[in-house]
This record gives sequence, C-alpha cells and structure tokens, in this order.
Amino acid sequence: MADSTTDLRVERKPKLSETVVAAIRKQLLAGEMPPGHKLPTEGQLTETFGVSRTVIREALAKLAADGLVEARQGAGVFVTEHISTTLGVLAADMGAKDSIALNVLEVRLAIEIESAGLAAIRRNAAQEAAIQEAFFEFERLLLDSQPTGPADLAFHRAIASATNNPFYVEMLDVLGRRAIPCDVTSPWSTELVQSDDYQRGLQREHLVILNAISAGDANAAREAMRAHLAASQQRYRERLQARQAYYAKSVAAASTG
Amino acid sequence: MADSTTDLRVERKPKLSETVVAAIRKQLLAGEMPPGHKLPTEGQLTETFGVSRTVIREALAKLAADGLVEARQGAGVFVTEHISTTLGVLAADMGAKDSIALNVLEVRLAIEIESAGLAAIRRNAAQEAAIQEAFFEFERLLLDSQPTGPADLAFHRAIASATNNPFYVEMLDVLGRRAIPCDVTSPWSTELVQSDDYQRGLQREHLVILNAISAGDANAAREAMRAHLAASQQRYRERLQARQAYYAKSVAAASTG
DNA sequence: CATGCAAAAGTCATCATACAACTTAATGAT
DNA sequence: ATCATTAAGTTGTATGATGACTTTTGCATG
Repeated sequence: MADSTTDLRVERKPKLSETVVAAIRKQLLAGEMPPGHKLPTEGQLTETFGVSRTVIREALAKLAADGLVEARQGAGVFVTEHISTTLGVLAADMGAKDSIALNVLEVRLAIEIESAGLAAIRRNAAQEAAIQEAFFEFERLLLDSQPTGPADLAFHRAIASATNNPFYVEMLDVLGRRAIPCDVTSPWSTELVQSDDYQRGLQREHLVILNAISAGDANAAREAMRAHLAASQQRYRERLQARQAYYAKSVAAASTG
Repeated sequence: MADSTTDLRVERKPKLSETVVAAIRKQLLAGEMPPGHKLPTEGQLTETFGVSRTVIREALAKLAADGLVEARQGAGVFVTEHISTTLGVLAADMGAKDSIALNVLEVRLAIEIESAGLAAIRRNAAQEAAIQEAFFEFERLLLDSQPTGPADLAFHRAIASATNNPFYVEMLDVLGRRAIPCDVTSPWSTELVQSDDYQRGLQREHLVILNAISAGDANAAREAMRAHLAASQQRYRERLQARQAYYAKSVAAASTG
C-alpha cells in the first residue's frame, strides 16, 4: 500500500543526478578508476553526461557522502583509497532507500553482535530456553514449509532479551522495523527467500550462535553473529541485484509489447 | 609565527553546506520538526542562513541522502519518519537515572566498537586527520589543564564519521547526550574526574585506538575500543561507589556533630 | 645548476539569475 | 456542486560569473 512496497512502480522521480551517480558508481565498481585516481573535472563531466554543473555537483556530493570519492578544493575529486570496503560498491545502481536500508542494517549488525556476546555471559536458564525455543520453532516451520520470518525475528529478539539490557531489545525493534526485510519475506524474489536451501543456511548459522551462547563463550557468540549478519548482507545484496534484473526484464517486456 | 603552535592541527575548511546540514539536523533530532512536517522553502532558508540557494540545496541533498528529509518537486521538502526520530523519543525516556545511563552506555558500547572497526577499513585521509586532530586537541587541553570533555566527544564522533555511515553518527548523538558524561566532569567527585592520571589513562587508550585505525586493523580497533569503553564502565562504577562513600561519610559527620 | 619565490593556470566553492517541471490551491464555467 | 482551467508557489536544472585554493610553471637569484 505504501510507496515503499509499490514494487511495480519504479521511483517516480528519477532525478538526473541519480542517473549520474549510478553511472559513475558503476565505473568505480568496475575498477576503471583506481583508488587515489583523479576524476574528470566537473566541466568535463558536464560534457560527458550532457547535464549542467548543478547536476554533476549534486552527484559528486552524493558519492562523497557515501565515502566513494573525496573532493579537495582547487585540486579535484579523487577516488577514496579504501573504496573496496565501502557499502556503496555493493550494488551499482540502487536508490536512496536501498542505500539507507543497508546503512541501517549495518547499525543493527553492531547491536546484534554485542547482543550475542552479552547474552552468552548473562543469559539465565529461562532466557537460554527461550532462544532454543525460537530455534526449534524455526525448525518446525521449516519442515512444515511455512514462513519462518517470525521465528527468525523471535530468535534474534530472544538473544537481545538475554542481555538483560532492555535497551538492546528496544534498539532491535526500532532498527528492525525497516531493516528486518533482509531475512524475512519481502515483495520481491519471494521464491529465493523461502527456498529450503536459503533457510537451511540461516538455521545452520543460527545453530552456531546458539551453541556459543549456551557454552557461555562471548567471543565465539560475537563471531558467529558477525558471520551470520555478514552473510545476510551478502544475501541482501544479491536480492537487490535480482530485483534489478527483474525490473530490466519487465521493462524490456513492456517495450516489446 | 602564530601558526607554528598549531602545526599539529590539520586546517580543514568546513564547507558552508556542512554548517547548514548540522544546523538543520540539530533541529530535526531535537524533534522541533515532526515527521511529515514541511521544511521552509529553499528561498526562505537562504535568507535564514544567509547563504546562496546552491548551498541550501547541497545541504538538503545531504540530508535527503541520509534519509532525514525527502524532497518532492513542486511541493516542498518534508521530514521523513527516520530512525533518529523514534530514537529521540526513546532517548527522552532515559532520564537522569544512573541505572538507565549504564544501560544506555552499554548500547553505545556496541555502536562504538563496530564504529572503530569500520573506521579502520573505511577512513579516508581527511577523516583520519580529523581523528588525529581530536586526539591532539585532547592532549593540548590536558597540558593546559583545561576540560577535555569536548575533545573526548570529538574524538569518538570523528571515528563515527569515518565509518561513512551517517546512522552511526546519529546514534552516537542520540545516545551520547546522556551517556557521555561518564567521562566528563560531573557534580560529584570532580577531583577524580579531572585528575591528570585519570585523563592520562583515557588518552593512552585513545592512542591505542588511533594507532589501530591508522593501521587499518579492524580487529585491533574493535578490541581497543572495547577495552576503552569497558574501562569507562568500570570508572563509572567506581564513581558511583565514591559518591556513595562520600554520602555515607557526610551522614556520619552529621550524626557525630 | 640548484633553489626559492612569484605568477599563472586549473579546479572546486559559492553566488546570482533565469527558466522548466511539477504540485497545490484558487478560480471560473457548466 | 463538480470538474476543468488557471494561477501561484516550489523544487529541478541550466548558465554565467566570481572567490578560494591547489598545483604547476616560469623566472630571478645565488
């Protein structure tokens, strides 16, 4: 209903600067411009893309905000040194929403990693049981071929609760409201998310976390959670690319028909 | 010359748009403009801040990239339902109670640890310089026997900025408001907080963090930050005990007199 | 020739103006 | 009263000019 789920409608306002951002980002991702290299002048980019300096400057500002480039007055615009580690290179052409979602997910990552570590140290018997319960519920739903999203959320929430710090739960709720789709069913590529292999992988990662927490090993719990969420990031990225391909296909179909 | 005394300081020119961004962001985080509210027009903002429309537009573009506002052509710029808004409400709940402050500090711990790790692999030259600058500013204030609180905050904030993830900065701003005082002067035990040994210890921990980030070692940066914040937690506890002891002593003195 | 300083060219940052595209509210006709 | 049209207001884009800063060039001096 909300615009966020209108998967059929692309961003209704494709600003010119976003087009330029996508183009330059693609070049950066392709490695056509090595780190430290100087980008063409604003004037040159103006001629290249056939837009005004206003648009070029806005595009460069956006890229700088993502940490992909760095502008030095009087010198020029340069590619960031550690560009390969930035979030911006994950998906070449993504809208502002995707960019925000990735950044929020990264904050959730910080919360959940520490959450797992604290849970390993502080969990009491009942809390450990609650985590196990969520784990097995996930298992049951998986065998019944039912949506496992709620159980997944419950698992993470149970871990946050086991920290005995109510703010971790609150943070998870606040951040999860937007970022959770990473591991839950979403409007696009539903088949992929609900595939057995996909969810089996999730559950394997969950098991490592659960074992570390049960063993009271904070470091192992943190590393397991880090691995789990890093894998989730990777899955999210693949999902973005899949959606992009889907759009491209639908557009092609529309043009032929 | 006079500049020779400040050669350690990296002269960095704050772009006008950054100033505007900071001003508007402060208003947004303070909740002065609820989600859905329409911001003043670009023309009005130019008069308010006394800058050109170019600067205003760049600032708004930055805020839009961070997901704080959304511009609709022909209609205006509107405040979005961003994470920080809900967090602001959350932060309002955490009053002045120490029990809550400790819990909040623990959340900040999660954010800052991951923040250090990301900064180590993503920081660019300017951001690394900003972190160093805050470090040396702390040093200078320490030698001058001036309050080091602001420099301490700037150090942590510079690290959050170096993640190139705007939400890490926002989280720090929201959480730090109540949690930071743990390392700043406080009404009680002022001597302890401002003692040279105390601040020397802080600076030693800061140096380890700075070195790890400069070396690009994410794991070392995380561990250094973890050690630093764990030590801060410990110091906070000691402070609470000191206050309790002080109170007990004063009660005893009152009863004897 | 080497060195240091000054001039110049190149580039980003900011300002100012104008027009186009879009949204909303007001207006007027049916 | 309803709907289409118009008008006003706002953001998006284009263009030109100027200031601030960096780098390079060139010259003068030792």
